[in-house]
Amino acid sequence: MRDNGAMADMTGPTAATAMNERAQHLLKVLVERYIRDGEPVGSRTLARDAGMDLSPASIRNVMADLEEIGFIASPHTSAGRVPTVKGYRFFVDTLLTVKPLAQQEVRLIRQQLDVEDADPQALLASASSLLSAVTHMAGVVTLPRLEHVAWRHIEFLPLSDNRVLAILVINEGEVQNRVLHLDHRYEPSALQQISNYLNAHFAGKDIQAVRTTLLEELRRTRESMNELMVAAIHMAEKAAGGRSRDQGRSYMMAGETNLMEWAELSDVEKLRRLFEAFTQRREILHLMDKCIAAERVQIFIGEESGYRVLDECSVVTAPYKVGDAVVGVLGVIGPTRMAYERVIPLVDLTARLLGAALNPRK
Amino acid sequence: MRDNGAMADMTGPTAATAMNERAQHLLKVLVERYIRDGEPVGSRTLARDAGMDLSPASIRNVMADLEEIGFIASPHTSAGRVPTVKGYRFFVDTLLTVKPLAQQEVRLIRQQLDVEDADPQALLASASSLLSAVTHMAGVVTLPRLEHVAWRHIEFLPLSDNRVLAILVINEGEVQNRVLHLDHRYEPSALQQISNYLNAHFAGKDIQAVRTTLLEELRRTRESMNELMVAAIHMAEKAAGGRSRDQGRSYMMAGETNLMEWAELSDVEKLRRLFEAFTQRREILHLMDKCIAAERVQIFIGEESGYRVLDECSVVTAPYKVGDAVVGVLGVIGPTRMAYERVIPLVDLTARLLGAALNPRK
DNA sequence: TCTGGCACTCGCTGGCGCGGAGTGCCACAG
DNA sequence: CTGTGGCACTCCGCGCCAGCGAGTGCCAGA
Repeated sequence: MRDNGAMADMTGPTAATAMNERAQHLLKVLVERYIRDGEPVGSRTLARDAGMDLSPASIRNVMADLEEIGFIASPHTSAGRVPTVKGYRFFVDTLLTVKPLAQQEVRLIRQQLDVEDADPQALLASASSLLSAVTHMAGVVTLPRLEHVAWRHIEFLPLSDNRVLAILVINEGEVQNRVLHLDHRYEPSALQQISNYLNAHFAGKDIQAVRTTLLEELRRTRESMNELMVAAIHMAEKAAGGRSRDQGRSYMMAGETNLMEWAELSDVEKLRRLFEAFTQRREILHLMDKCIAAERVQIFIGEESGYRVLDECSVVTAPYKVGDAVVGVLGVIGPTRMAYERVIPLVDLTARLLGAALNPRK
Repeated sequence: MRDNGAMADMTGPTAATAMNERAQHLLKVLVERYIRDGEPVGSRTLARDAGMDLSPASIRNVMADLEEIGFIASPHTSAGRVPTVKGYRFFVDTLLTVKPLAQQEVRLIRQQLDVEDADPQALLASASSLLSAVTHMAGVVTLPRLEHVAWRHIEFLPLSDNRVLAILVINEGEVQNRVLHLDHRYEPSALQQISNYLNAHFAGKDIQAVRTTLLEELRRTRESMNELMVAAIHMAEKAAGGRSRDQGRSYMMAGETNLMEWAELSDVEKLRRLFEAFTQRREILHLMDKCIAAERVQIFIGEESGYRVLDECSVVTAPYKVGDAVVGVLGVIGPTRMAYERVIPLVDLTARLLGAALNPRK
């Protein structure tokens, strides 16, 4: 039916002309079928599955159109059709019927994330392993970013010899600590004095401000007690640098090994590059960071992500909020042939429940 | 020359009868060659490499003996020979000539581990990635175990609402912290009072003892201030459970992806099981724990480890000491075909330097 | 005791033919 | 004009076979 018909349009089918009701339905069935079995879908199979009482020959005509506009492709001449990235995209954007999650899954997720009093680390770990367990793919959760990094409290604890343990509390109960090796021994009272001074002056202040003030102070008073101040500055720097700007943020991942069980990723060299990227973190992190601006679920199919290692993968993400502020992103990484209609609601729900669980006000 | 010779011994060659000077040398050359190239070694190649002016035919006789006593095997009839586990074992135990490390490598390792003032976590991470980088295999370092888990200091810091941050210091500068949600608001002075009390009574005590004393105390006084005490007990439990008994110890691993580049591990299913074991941790940890009793370098070749997933791998470990006490184990995991003569001194040196770097007395 | 020679085994490669799945196109019917 | 049955064609995967190369075991002779 290509262009031997009476149609005046000589340019061949375009998405607009070709994607009538029937073509859409067939594309949908084809994608669903391929996602289920992982094998190229032929016209006979499709005719049976589509349930619209058409012969394989008719189906073939439609398939030829779908191929021409780039929604499906055949690995070789006699091998049925497979969705392309464009095809998946159309499927996800306009054909997808999102299935609600199974009761049992919802219960499982609630149970794991609705924990009273859980510590954030454990929650993030739970979330990522949940995502991986339910989808049989890899789950990933970025560490939440903190908007305001505020100085709260510092404490010096004498250890043996000239060593002192410095404990710096920032924000709502985050703790940094470090053992300092000092030039000489300080009396406990001296340590107390210094921490009193620091706490009195800086409690509640932004940690960057604290840092500059301390440097200023140091320049002015010289010599006196500077060692501990220097240490305080270092810790402040570490705390600020490590947390506030997106520098050095990281993520937790679970279920990477699941990916080895998907036939389409069974090439060792590709797997190596993928896992390399997982441990390198940089690229994955960049991708996740892009999603922090999004409102809801976001999907990258194959090359859409822009990272070569993910060319054969899809990534489904959702930002999670504490209160009203988006603080992190979680998601699932798997082969492009993934059950989007199940993954999307899962990622969505997990993000919402994780956000709720992280909310400190209870 | 099997048993058609003039030898009266009808039982065929045994390790004792067959392993004369020549056979040993040939085995050595064969193993070295196979480790280098990864391909079965034939009699012609071996004759050339051995440098002992023997014809391939003679070599073949010796090889037949070596095969009969189980030191080498052929993958199939016409494919040269490959060392068996037994062969590697003999090679490692009695034939190995350990090469000293290259100057450059030693310098690299020193540079990474001889850091003033580094924090232990970072040192362990350095050590494992060093091991993996130098060997192109996976490096692993167990977290050091602490002999005495002693209560040092507790501090309660009021946060907003009814929340209190509890900070517990154990040993030499290790910090545990937790946010507590309490029934009602405590005055800072009350918090101070409680921490004073706890610190005065328990500083320096073993944390298990603290726990039982606290439980006792709690039963006696009832009701009064029990909330914070309960929290203190919980933290003590967590600190003790997590550290003292080998329960829950863990390890750091680096360079797992290197293993994907070895041809002998290029089966995806095997890789999956291996990586599964790495994330599961249990089996690897058991194996490492066995080595804590050893004095120096220990080697498990193939099935020797006793864990099925490691059947095609060798593990080279060494315990590391802080002061005189062994506190952990580090090592390298790779294919049985690894360059033992380089790995062994590397693991040995790394263990010694890591121990030195972790030593708190400087 | 060593060695050259020889027959043999076995995996690997490439060519060939076949069957099956699936396609594109065409002519014909409603 | 649309849908359908038919048909030739393409291409993959498989089994088969032959040729080769590498390596072996064994034997007879120095």
